Amino acid sequence: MGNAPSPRPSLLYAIKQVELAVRSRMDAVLAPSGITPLQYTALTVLHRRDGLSVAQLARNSFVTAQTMGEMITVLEHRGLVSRRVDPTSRRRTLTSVTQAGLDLLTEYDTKVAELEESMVATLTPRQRHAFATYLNSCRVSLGDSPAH
Amino acid sequence: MGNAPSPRPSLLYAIKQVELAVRSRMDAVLAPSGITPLQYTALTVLHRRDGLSVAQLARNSFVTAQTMGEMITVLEHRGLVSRRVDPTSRRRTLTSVTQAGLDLLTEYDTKVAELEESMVATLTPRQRHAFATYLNSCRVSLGDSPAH
DNA sequence: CTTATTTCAGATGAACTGAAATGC
DNA sequence: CGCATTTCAGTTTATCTGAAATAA
Repeated sequence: MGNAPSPRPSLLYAIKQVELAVRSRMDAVLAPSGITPLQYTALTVLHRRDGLSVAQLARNSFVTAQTMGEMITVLEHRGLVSRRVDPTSRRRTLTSVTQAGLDLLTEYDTKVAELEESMVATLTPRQRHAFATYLNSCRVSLGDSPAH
Repeated sequence: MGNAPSPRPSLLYAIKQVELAVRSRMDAVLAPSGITPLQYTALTVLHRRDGLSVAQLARNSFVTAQTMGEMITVLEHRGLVSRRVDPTSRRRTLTSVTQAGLDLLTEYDTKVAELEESMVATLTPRQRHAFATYLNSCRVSLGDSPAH
């Protein structure tokens, strides 16, 4: 100790910077749809894993169940998701993407894919694959599955 | 059209998930210091690039000058940064990390480095280097130009 | 009884927009 | 005059904590 902090163009900082830039671009891409990047993400998660409960979605996104509940209510009022009682546990409500929600995802999927493409434009397919692998191993190492 | 959106374990989503996990861990690491991850980042940026103005810092972090101004005021009141008038342009004020701020950075640098280490624990040195390179090329391709 | 899920209510903080003052 | 920077003021929005109801 006594050492000055290391110069930090650190990986943590780099990740934050990329995420900030991505969010900024996503805001612009999604602006015409009237939903936020966070809501869009919730929709895509529901599309991949149909029938999640609000509590499960909340844990996936590092927010409280109350916060996610509000977000889902907004999406429900816009007709993008629907909810039904879980037959196996009548306390929880299962959420699904509606046809309108699917239409929205279909409409914006291309634009979001283009954004992703522009982000990794200078990387080869092999590098892109390695990049995805690294990101995933970071997620796992950081102890995925938040809040239990 | 008519196509359902592609299944999206996308790079954009992976980046967001890693960033969420990092922020959650950073909150825990920095809690005893009383400063937020965002404030800590501002400190590290100032340490690397001494004498930036509030407006420059704001552009670096994708926030408005007003927002960054408030954050710097908080850090100043805690004695972690100091400000002085730019001799070449008496309108702007240059910000520097104080000795107390440097002490704080020194104290937490180790803990933050350990967090980063745990994140990439499963990657080889070569892979870590490639990872950093990919992140940087993403940042460049997304066309941010943090702080001039 | 304990735990999980959902929801209502209120509090808080972090960001924004608008506007003004200052300097180049 | 136009533009950048800083700061004051007010507002909005997203999140939280706390508490209650319901169900397993």
